Amino acid sequence: MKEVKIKKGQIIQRKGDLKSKVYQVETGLLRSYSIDQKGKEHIYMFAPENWIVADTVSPESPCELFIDALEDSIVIQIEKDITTISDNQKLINRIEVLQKRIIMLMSASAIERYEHFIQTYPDIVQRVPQKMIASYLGITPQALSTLRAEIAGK
Amino acid sequence: MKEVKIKKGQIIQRKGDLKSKVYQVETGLLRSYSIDQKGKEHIYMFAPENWIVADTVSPESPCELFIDALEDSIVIQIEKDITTISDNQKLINRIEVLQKRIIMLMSASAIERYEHFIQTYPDIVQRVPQKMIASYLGITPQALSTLRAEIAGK
DNA sequence: TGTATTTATTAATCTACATGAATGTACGGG
DNA sequence: CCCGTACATTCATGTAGATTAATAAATACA
Repeated sequence: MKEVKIKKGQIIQRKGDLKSKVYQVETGLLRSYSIDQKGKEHIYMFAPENWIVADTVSPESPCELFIDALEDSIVIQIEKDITTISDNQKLINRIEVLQKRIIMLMSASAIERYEHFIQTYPDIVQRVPQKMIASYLGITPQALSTLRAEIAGK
Repeated sequence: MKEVKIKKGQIIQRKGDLKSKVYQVETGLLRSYSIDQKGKEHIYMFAPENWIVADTVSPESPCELFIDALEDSIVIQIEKDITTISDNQKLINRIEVLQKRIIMLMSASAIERYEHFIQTYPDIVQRVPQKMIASYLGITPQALSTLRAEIAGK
């Protein structure tokens, strides 16, 4: 459990790594993402101040996600095996976010997902390039650009 | 914390209900699902024996999901506010499942998601109608039918 | 400060999957 | 045992969003 500085662009976890850790973001902005067979990135989650980033896989199995910094950041690094993840209110909050995300992915159009995103994370919209928002929403940057033009021109 | 019998088809929680509970499935099979603006159902999760079904929204806010029984079932009903949800290993397992589900929804085709589903939940495939699997995968029953024909005929 | 590289926009085409409709099949209750 | 309803399949058509490509704009950085 120690504080670590991470430079923008620096990757702190890769798919396949063992003993992945939990990171509590103090300042800055991280993201976790997967890369599919075609080499395409899919952002799983943004983690600004006070969020936690972690790859939740069973301990000792290789991790699924990459994690890197979108801004210079300071994080607290927590070992997973120690049951420091004992704050189950945080876990429940996390589950709530994921539940909402799954429902949105299954039942909402790209426009609806975008509008939900800017309402839910208004600050993040300002801080990351559009292509990353597209990646989070599960669409291409081109589709996001077009969709934004539609919203603006109505 | 008491045992409850639920008949097939019986709805035990509706969207908008307050004080939703946590259900531990003893025998049988439940599902949780959302209904979108167009009235379309989207299955969020199946819950066979030993699984937990719950709508994880912050306590006292109205819930998002419907829960009903796909088979006659026996469940243990747990009040949420009591911090009986203290088993955080279960919460972490749940997060793991959700993480995988999000990544699949974002990066895999319908065929890939179906193949992943039958590998991961081989027993559930036998126990529910296809249209429910389609709903879980985020596709229509017609699309699932076509896709199965493709897989069979190759 | 100028040049290179990433990012955003726009448009044309393509494709996975949705929608709607018709037909067949299985199931469950009287 | 029969009938009605739910479920599965197939096909024709529609559409959201992907892909490719070309250009413009913003950013980094030497």
